[in-house]
Amino acid sequence: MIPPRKPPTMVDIAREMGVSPMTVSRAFKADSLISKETREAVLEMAERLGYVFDSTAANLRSQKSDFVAVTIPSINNANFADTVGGLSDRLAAHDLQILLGYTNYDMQEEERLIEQLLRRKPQAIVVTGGKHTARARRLLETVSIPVIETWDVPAEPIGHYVGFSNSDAIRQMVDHFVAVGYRKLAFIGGDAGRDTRGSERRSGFIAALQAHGLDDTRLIGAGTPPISMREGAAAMARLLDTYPDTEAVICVSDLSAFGALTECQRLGIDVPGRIAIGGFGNYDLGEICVPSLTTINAFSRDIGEKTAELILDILAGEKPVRNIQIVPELILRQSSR
Amino acid sequence: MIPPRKPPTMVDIAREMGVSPMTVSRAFKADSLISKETREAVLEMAERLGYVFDSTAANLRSQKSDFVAVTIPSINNANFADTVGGLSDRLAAHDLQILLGYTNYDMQEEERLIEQLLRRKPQAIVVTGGKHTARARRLLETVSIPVIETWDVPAEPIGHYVGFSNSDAIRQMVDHFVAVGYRKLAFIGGDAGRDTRGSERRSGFIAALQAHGLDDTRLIGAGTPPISMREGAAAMARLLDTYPDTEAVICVSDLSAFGALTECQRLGIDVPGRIAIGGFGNYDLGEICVPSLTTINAFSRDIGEKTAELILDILAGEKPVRNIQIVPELILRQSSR
DNA sequence: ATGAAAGCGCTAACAC
DNA sequence: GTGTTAGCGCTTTCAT
Repeated sequence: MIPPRKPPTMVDIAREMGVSPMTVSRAFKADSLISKETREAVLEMAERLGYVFDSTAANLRSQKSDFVAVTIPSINNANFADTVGGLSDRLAAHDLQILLGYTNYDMQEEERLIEQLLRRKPQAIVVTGGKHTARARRLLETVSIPVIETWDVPAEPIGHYVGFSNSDAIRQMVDHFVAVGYRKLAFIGGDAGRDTRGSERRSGFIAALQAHGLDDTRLIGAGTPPISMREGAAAMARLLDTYPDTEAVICVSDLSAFGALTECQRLGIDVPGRIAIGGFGNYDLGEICVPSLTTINAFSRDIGEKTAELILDILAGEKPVRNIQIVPELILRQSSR
Repeated sequence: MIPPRKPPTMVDIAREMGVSPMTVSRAFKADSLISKETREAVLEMAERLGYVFDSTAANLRSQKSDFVAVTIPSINNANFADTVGGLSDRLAAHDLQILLGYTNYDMQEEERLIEQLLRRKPQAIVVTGGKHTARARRLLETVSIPVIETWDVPAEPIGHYVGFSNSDAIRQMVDHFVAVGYRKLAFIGGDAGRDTRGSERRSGFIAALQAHGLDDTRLIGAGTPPISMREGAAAMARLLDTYPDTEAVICVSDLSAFGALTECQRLGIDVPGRIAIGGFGNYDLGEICVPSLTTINAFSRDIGEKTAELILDILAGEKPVRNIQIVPELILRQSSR
């Protein structure tokens, strides 16, 4: 039985090869002054000794990490996953690693998470949404790295933002529904204050209906986020019960919209014949289901990619655009006129 | 304009308060010998100076991080997201932070990622699946931290595993389908070698059919992973074209199964009347769609939670069970007898 | 309950 | 192209 040995360090490699630790260090850094042969010999020896580079030590000494911190409400949501995917792919090319945390749609949890993530001294921090606890806001304002809020147009941006107005997006759909003749419109979801994007969609719905002088009281709650398909189905059942003459319903997301659709299928209610359904987020699901779902494309992946590019620009010392406004797109499909 | 200042360190707090840096350090550590008043005073001063604890320095000095490294094939997959969620929730309670990377179903990428993650000196590393490149395997064998392979029962486990046999799981479904009278069975997906779990499901399907002495040639490819709903739909179209008398089809996941179902809906083909469909993974989608999907529950979240507990046991110095075998469960729903 | 000294593994800064 | 020196911010260890 071999006794457990201390893992090798750069000093061990240097001693073994009769060079200085500095030379070993240079061999591991991409664009440093070192001869090709020396570098290859060092890397070979490193592999032979089972050496693993220590990022912790490197980060401490150079006083910069290769982390970008990111918080999202939920890991299990295709929209946010797309944003993280876009971010991650673009940043990986520059050897930046995502440090991901999820808030479970809870601002207290977000505060805790932001504090924890900042302890790693990330190069930048990306948060979802433009509403935070007072302390979280203070932490983000104080920190000396780029702060990017996403998926929203914050009332008072902390640093940069890459997002869109959730209420404007919903208005697009309401305007279309009214234009094609629907008059009795309902909204499912957005009742829990925790999900600020959901709440904004709901209030955008109300404002849009008021602008058209239509009834804005057909609001069905769906419970605490994340709103599942099942909760969408339950909400649809309640809607049909409470306001049976509703002509079109807009749901807080495609997931709840699909749940609502399945409820209609179970009850034998024709969509869009008897009631039209609109969703939000352009999930894969809504494109393939039968009937397919009218929805709003918020370009989740673009949000991530553009955020990454903004970060890279800032880190490269370029004077970037301060904010990036995404323009959501209404996609008409079979679930509505 | 205030010139950019260096962020405060523990030394700054100590100087400001007339105590030693060690006292400040103790104030930030949970169970250390320090009076309640001193701790509170220190924390208050820290908040006042805008101090942020430096985990990098702490990790370097104490030679242990609070990271657990995790690789999954894709961030945008509800099953893996559930596993990560289970892991993360259990580990967060012990102040361990997940360091997540995704491989995009590519073993080369997995190798690159494992190397990068190990540089952070995590406390443990969790990988998805039991097949790796030779070098990745060597890295994992050499490293002196717990290694846990998940979602599989590896032929030669590196360290521990928390998983199930994908082929056994599929056999359960085949056996049931044969028992209720289906004789002409097909399989969609699992053709790309990249997704080893998919391949195992496919070969498990073939083996099970051979055991029953039935035709095992009805195999429809679905392209490179991740297999989308859309690819499931396209595969179903090809299946109906190539083997129109097929009585039941098993899909590599619920997502492709749902795609296949929608294709039948578009073509006016009765499910399960004319053809039965089975999926894999017990996604929310399959429970709520109409007809709901017969599937296999692999307990994704349990895999994460049990992996977390295994890690915590090992780190606590307990002699844990080496491996945890998950027993997948066949769930019968409306899409089949 | 608090303090002093040393050093984790690496790299910035400077020398040659 | 390579070497020397010092130190990043914290915590281990030992002392009081």
